[in-house]
Amino acid sequence: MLAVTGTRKARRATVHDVAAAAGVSRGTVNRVLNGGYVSVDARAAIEAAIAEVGYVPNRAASQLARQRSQAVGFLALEPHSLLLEDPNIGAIMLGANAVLSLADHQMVSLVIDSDRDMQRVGRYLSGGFVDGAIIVSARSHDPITRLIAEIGLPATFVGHPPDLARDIPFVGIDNIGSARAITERLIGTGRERIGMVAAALDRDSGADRLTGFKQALGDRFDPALVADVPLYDYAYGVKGMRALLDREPALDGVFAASDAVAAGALETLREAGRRVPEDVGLVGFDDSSWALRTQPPLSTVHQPARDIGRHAAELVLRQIAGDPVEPSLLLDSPVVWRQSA
Amino acid sequence: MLAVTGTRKARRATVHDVAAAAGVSRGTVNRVLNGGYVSVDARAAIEAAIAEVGYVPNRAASQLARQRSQAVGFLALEPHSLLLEDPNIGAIMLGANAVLSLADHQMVSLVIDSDRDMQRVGRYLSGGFVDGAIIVSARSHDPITRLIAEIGLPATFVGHPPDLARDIPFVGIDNIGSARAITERLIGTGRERIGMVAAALDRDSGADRLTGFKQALGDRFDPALVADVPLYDYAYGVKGMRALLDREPALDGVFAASDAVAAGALETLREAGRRVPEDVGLVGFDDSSWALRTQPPLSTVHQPARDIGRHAAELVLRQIAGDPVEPSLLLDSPVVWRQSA
DNA sequence: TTGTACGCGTTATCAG
DNA sequence: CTGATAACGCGTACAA
Repeated sequence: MLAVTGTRKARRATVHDVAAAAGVSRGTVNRVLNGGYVSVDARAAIEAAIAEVGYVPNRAASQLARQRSQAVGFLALEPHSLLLEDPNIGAIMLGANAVLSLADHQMVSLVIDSDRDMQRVGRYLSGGFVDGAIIVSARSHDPITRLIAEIGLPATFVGHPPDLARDIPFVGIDNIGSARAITERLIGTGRERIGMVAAALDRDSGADRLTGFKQALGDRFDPALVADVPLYDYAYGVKGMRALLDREPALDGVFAASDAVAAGALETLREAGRRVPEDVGLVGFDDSSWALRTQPPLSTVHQPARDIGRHAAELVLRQIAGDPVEPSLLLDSPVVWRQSA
Repeated sequence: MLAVTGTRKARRATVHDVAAAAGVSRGTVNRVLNGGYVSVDARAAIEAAIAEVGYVPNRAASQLARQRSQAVGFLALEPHSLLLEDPNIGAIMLGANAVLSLADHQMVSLVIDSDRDMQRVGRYLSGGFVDGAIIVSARSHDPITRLIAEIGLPATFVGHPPDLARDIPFVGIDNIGSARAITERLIGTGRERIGMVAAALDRDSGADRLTGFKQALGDRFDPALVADVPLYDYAYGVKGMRALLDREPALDGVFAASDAVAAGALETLREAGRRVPEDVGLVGFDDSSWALRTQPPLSTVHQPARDIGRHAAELVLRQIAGDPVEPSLLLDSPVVWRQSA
């Protein structure tokens, strides 16, 4: 049973049609559309006409004439697993969308899942389809970073400072300081042998969290107590924790590079017969929904993801408006103390 | 420390510039761009010129002239919590993007988070900015459903059949049949008192899963053994399971409406001192990452989310091409038997 | 206050 | 095979 659908190509009404129906010129129609002095009579007639012919503005034409699209791109360069499951990036999107929406800008989020995607998205951005972009988790050597800099598109980076393109603002948190802070609090609970499941050391956030951990420990830092895994991920949390336990069974404290990693670590500790927090204190990072889902709930670092999104959007809008912006913005990321340590 | 950035407005090169640089007319340039007969000399000169002036096509202009955008919208109408955490929708996006990408279409995903968003997205869709749309989880009374039907935009619904717009194709799974199948398998393990944590009964998927459950149980169905909660969510799984245990402590089998719900239920069962699967058999739905993360891993129904996305995209592309499409497509969703039942 | 005319960058048509 | 030229639908000076 087949049916042809979506074929009614009924040409959409244009300003021209509206003008004709209302008995005025196109210029006048435009004035009621985009604000301007119009007589009451004309306005009434035109509004009636608009409804009658079912006029809907053509954004492509508008964009071409106006040379801007009222749209902002949102790109996340995380690997799949994260894009699909990291609630942070969803929260960032929602925050960004909220402020863009208020400014009557359409946020269009573009997925990059292959080289081909990368090419196409590049053309999309360069093609004037967006007035600006928010780029999450890009690194200096990502092709997108160069592209953005080259075409001079108003943009804001989130999550990883683009050291290549110094004049593009960045918004994020102080990973080093927060990691140090939470490790110090862990030390404060009297733990003696503290290890870390570090993750994503090839990203700034991952490397920074390890740095903060080292700083907090100072002389007591022992490289043997660091297990590093490639991704912020539950499964890698399991793996990393196992490695750590193998190396140092007497471990009594663990800093996991993210809540997902911590959740995996928690499961492993439980399997190994260690009680949390009695035998081992465990802390995470992100304050994602993982943190509340585990038993006991995780002590962690709160990432103000929503605010990060909001600020990123604001920075982009300001650049579009031609206003000056500060080159980077670090938001507060307080330690949240729960029961896992 | 403030800096103005993103202000270099270097006018981008146009076909005109390329033509001038290559010493040919715009028509010829266009022919090398979009395929056509061009002499080798001309082609070489033009390609050199393109590289030289750094020409990038302007999509708005192209869209205006060609009357299509080579873009497809992706809308998810789930409540926040789901949008942020349901891995299924991410997988659907990735599947859809894969086939759109191959067809050189840009997938733009639009978030709808307020009435204002709804309005703006409506204008966006109506404005010719996309040639088609994939709509996840829309229901008949969602404004978007009417809009899509009205403007006759090639579209495909995913997850919930739009009974209002019968001529728009739908792709999904057979929720009733799958729910029945997994409940039957649960019965097959010898469980006597089987309950269900039903969720989202206001959505087709939620209602259908309950229907399947009833069908499987037949005469043995007992309304008292159904707890219903508003969302497919971990926290509601906890809540629903508690209600169920209160009503029937002798429960020995549970069908949770989704894996997230099942995970919450599992935690509750554990707290209540019930062993899974020894004392209580538990099954979920979705085969999301939740299913593998729990201890023991969940028996569940596999949702081919990626394939759903692929097919949805294909259906949209076919409509754009004016080809006939079948009105609806149900994909296989096999039962996956693991250790929780 | 209103109408007119031109430009935005591409694509498409039609002679040459 | 190539070069003019007219749309595409809207914004915006400028003139009325």
